[in-house]
Amino acid sequence: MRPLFHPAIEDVRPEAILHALADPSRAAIFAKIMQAGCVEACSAVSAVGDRVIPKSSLSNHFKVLREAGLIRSERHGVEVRNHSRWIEVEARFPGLLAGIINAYASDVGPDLRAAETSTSR
Amino acid sequence: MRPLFHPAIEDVRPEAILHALADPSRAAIFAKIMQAGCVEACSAVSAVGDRVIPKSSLSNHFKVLREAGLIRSERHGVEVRNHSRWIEVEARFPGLLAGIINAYASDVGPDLRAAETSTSR
DNA sequence: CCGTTAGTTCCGAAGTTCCGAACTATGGGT
DNA sequence: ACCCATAGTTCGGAACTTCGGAACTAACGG
Repeated sequence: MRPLFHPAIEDVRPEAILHALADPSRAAIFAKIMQAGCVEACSAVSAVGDRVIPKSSLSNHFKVLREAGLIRSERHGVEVRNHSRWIEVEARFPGLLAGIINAYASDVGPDLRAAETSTSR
Repeated sequence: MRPLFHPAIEDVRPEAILHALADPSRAAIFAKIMQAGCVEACSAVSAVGDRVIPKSSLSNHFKVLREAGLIRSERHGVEVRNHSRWIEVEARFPGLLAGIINAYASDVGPDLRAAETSTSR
């Protein structure tokens, strides 16, 4: 098993961050890692919304987030702990993550409201 | 030729914006449209940096930006004028575009200084 | 040393992107 | 009215990416 690769913060590219967070599942995973005190085992995120994510896809999502420089992953025995790199990324690209996370947060609200109120569609 | 489709601002999704701007060429095109007084003919963006973009790819880039809700395109005779929808998008997702554009702007500087000669992705 | 749990790798199917070539639409010149 | 030039779009195939099931590896507990 290869050691987990993490880019140095100065090698982190905006397009990689946008690409990583352009997937709603990954954005949700990243948001969850931040909320949950910046630590989370991969398997704690077995589903996003009502959708179950297969292990292999999950593994890949974490890899994309890691290689984009958004999270730091450490093996602890049999499991992997993921920390958000928010502080570093914020220092390098101020306002970027806040803007993205807020955008998703303010989008989910209206969407859920609309979907729930229009039961007969 | 089909009329150009523009999503209503409330139908604009964060993932579409991130996906559109996750491509550095598109981000550069969008930044240019905003700088240039919010109006620009497609062909005025024939190249990004030192890279020439084929017409068909350009057409597709503008389509992606338009359908993400980032620009508004109007046919004026033989050409198409593109306006940024910054104000609308800013109202819906405050800070999102500023964060992204700043991230690219602050990335190009270091990149040009250090790695423009040997960057490979 | 075997079983279990957590994650990774492999690989084929499905989807997306890129770009050259052919096409359409508009306006100007004669 | 016609043709030509210019500006964009559409088509289609090759190259690339993503998804997910099955097989694999790694660490720990009995």
